[in-house]
Amino acid sequence: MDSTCVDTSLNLNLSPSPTHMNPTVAEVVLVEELHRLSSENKRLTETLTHMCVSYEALQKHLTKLMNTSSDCYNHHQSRKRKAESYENCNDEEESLFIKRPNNIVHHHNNNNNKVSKVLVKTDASDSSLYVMDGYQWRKYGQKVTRDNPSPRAYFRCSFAPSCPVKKKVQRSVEDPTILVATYEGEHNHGRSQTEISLVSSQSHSSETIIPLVSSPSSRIMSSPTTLDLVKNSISCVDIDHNAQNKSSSSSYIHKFLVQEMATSLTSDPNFTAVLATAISGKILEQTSLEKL
DNA sequence: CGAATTTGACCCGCGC
DNA sequence: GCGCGGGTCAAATTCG
Repeated sequence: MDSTCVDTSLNLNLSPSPTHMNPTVAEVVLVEELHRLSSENKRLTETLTHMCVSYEALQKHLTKLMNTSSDCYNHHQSRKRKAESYENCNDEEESLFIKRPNNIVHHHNNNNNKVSKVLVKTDASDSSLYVMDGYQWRKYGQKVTRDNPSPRAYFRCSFAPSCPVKKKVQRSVEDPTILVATYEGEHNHGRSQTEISLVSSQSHSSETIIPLVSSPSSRIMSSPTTLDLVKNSISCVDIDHNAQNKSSSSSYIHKFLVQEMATSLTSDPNFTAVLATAISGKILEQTSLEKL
């Protein structure tokens, strides 16, 4: 991703008109508000740029990891495989991990439900089984399975029963720092904004194989809408069922960012109100000047 | 106090 | 039919 991302500055002409030397109190307040917004936008742009750079670094790290993992894959290939055991075969998980750059694997089970697997690198000290993927989940069970000492957690989408999606999360036998999330079915609703906010709050986790994030305390957190869009775009790309290839993902993210920024800004009532006031103020100013 | 999580009990399919 | 193991239920517990 090119680190120059998006210029979010409003670039409004904030200097007072020379022909309008005695601004009213309301106008002064407006100008101050615009100044404040402008500086906030500048700050957000910097944050966004920083995140873009971090994301780029992560992408490089991922490529490097995948290259080193291919050796591991060759090693495991010689080992005896369990025939037709999709769910419990960690060798297969690893091979799938190599085949898919985004670590997302799709197939269909007997009920024709879409099943996808996502591998998430976590912190070694993080023992939780929570994967922040932009959706809200409710845990309904946990089991220790025969072939893996770490427990498997069962989650249902919070929108159940209207949304039938389930997921299972378990640590990999080979590498306990990797969480294997198995998704069954497809969501019939959009991503939760609050969850996306939470994802953005976890951006310090630089060790993630993919920019999905696990968290020990996956409670929903509110976060300023202004920053939501950054991580939203990243997580969307990684979960995207169209499985974008690596070369096109950069421009895809870029486009998505612009789109999300526009959506985020326009959905913020404060922003639209201030913008409307600013525009109407400018129009009024223009008409008053014309009258003079 | 309501919502979410935990965890032991239960169900069910599969292999023997 | 029986036992095993994965998946689900639901009462108890925890948390905000």
